[in-house]
Amino acid sequence: MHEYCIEYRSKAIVDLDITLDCGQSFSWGKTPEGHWQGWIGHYPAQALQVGENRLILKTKAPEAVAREYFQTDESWESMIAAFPRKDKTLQAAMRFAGGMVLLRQPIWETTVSFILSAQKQIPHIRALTLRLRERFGKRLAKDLYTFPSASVLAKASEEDLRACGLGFRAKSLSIAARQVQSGEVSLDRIYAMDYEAARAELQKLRGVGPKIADCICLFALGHYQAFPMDTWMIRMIKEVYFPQTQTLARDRMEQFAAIHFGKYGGYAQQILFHWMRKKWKRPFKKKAPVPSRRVP
DNA sequence: TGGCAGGGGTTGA
DNA sequence: TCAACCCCTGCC
Repeated sequence: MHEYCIEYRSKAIVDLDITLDCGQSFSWGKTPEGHWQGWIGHYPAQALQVGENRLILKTKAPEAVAREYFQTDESWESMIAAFPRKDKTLQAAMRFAGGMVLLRQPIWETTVSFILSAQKQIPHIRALTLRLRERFGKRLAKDLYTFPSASVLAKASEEDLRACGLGFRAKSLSIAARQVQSGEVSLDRIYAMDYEAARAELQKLRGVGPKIADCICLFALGHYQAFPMDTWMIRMIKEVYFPQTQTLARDRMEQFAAIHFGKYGGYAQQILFHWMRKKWKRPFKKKAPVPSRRVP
């Protein structure tokens, strides 16, 4: 296990807590001692922030791998400079979560995690990925299991996956794993694609629609223009940017986000998302009660 | 304490 | 466009 320090080149103030807790990754948790424990690819790691923009890592991951994962050489300041200047909502979010950076995570782990994220909250997604590791990963040490590969998950039965508490997501994950394992969808090839092509290719996977494809583009491939249009963003765009508009089509919102937030819109999206989750606990008008869909 | 609503979405009709 | 999918959490 090595211990070394890495420093962000183009960001004066980084916030590791926000970076690892904002919902882009589900493989990190904070220990009672206050350091982060998680994974840099298939290397277990501990991370602790020191000063304003340095991290101390304890891990077997080579330094170059860790720098790539934490994106220490990315031009964060110039991305922020390209954000819309007059957007007061984004400015408020920046004051709260501007220390966030985006990680560059392994594509398969990211794909699986976000297939599991449908209709789930962050702590629950964490619990599900942990169960997948424990059930299908390789045991490195006590309580340390690698993330299971596509070929391992492709061999698992849907029932086995369901037993991990995946619910209806088990079928999606089972099919998606087989699509990757068989080469029907090649994740390696997606690395070489531009944003539009990668987004389209990812949506060939079962359980991956436009939102999850954008998450994978943003958190695994570094396509910063990918703007995951989740329910929080839909509500925010309607309330903040189109308060007078009664009905707003999804296409129109995507168009607006692409133009307004620009080529680093995905970075802005994640900052807005985290700010909304933490600060706008009940920000929206309560929906009118709807009759339960459950059959008695 | 128990019941119910709702959750970072996708699919298929 | 909308119901269905599974299960957990938070609220009343």
